Amino acid sequence: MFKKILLAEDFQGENQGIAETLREKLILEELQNELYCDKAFTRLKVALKNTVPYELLITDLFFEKDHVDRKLKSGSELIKAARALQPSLKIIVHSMENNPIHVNSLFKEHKINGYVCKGRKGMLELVKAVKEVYHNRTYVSPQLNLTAANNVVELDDFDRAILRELANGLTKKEVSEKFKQEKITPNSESTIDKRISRLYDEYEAKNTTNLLFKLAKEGKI
Amino acid sequence: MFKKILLAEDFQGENQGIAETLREKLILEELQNELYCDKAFTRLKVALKNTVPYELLITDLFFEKDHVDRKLKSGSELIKAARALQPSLKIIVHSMENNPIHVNSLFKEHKINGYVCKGRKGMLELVKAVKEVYHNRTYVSPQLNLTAANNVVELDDFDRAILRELANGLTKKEVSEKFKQEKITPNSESTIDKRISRLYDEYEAKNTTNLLFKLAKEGKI
DNA sequence: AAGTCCCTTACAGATTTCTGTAAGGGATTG
DNA sequence: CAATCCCTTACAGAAATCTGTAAGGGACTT
Repeated sequence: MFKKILLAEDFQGENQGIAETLREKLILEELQNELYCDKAFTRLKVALKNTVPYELLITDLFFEKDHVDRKLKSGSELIKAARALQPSLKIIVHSMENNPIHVNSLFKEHKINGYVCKGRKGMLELVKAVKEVYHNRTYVSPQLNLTAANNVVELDDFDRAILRELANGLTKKEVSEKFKQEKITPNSESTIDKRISRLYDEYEAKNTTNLLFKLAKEGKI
Repeated sequence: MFKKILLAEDFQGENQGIAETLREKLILEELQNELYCDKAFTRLKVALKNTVPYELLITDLFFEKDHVDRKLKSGSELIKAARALQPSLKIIVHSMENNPIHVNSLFKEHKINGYVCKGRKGMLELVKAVKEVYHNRTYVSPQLNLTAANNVVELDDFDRAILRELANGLTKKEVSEKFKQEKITPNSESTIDKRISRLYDEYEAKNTTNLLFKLAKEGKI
């Protein structure tokens, strides 16, 4: 079994519960837990330097903001940094996120090794995932049904930038002006119009209000 | 200290973490934990019948749906049922919800005794909350700032009817026509305009898109 | 090099949104 | 009863939204 595991999870209750269960169900030599991404990353770096690197990282995706300044703001940033630092590291994500698209992109972009949804069976699955990953297999929570991944078009950064401003009540003209000021391209009213019209098609929305409402309800923005 | 505590929380990891911490930090005689609202409620009923009722209920608000059929679908339904069954029961809510409006309504409508936000300090706060509630005081996570509670006006049925149609992408003219067909009064475009304008003021929204987005995010529609 | 595809941009016209003014009516109050 | 308040409605003008056409340019293919 893994000799050295790092757990990053900002909810104190969850954090302790996971650590407790893993220690109980698996024979572990070393399991550290951290409440902040930055601290977790520092631990990875130090361990690597001291030639006793971590073998497995278990991390959440969302880390709540508080008064502590931070460079790494989310689990995916931590994962990205960790992958760059130590490509051999095994990574299991343990999160509430249950959108197959997002989960899929974690496997594709960051080569994570396992994904477990938080929930009633979360702990049982996590133990299973650790075992699977230890044997160089991947694990995905069955509820995700990742194979039958849905074909909904993803929003890109530009889409999201526009939608964010519209959600805040700016007009398209104002969005265009703001983008010009902030040197975001493209930025013509016309292009912004076209982008939104395309989203109407993709999400079967009738107007901006309808589009933003739908996306908000789906948690996409 | 409380002699008999019931914990309802559907995330296995969190559930175990909380139970562990409470047993460690407080001198408890009896602490049971349940993953389902219905089971938790049954426990309350049985205990009351056997004349050794629970003294404190700690519950989450959101309980994920799974294959198991259920009557009580959320923490607030559990709280309502529990209050009706056993008015003397102390209740602490432990949830991610951080909207002061919703939290406030729990105190007003269900007379809960404490509210703790999940998060990095969640466990420390929860222990503190249990102690406070034991001494017949209430506890609210400081981050909520509930005293400066917002005075936001509630939506009435007519507001909601308009907003629902706008969210579905209808224009104001179409909403007016629909209301006329369905004999909903008032129904002139003008009145609908006025209602929405009033909501702009009340919710500090700049336009319909902004208003709907805000309300969707606050979970009001 | 020519053809094709797609993105960016400009522009224009019809429709919708938003705001303000104003009139009428019901309910309440002094 | 008159004064007042608030809701409903009509109307009108400025601004914004939405849709379509069209031109230019970069990337990619044949």
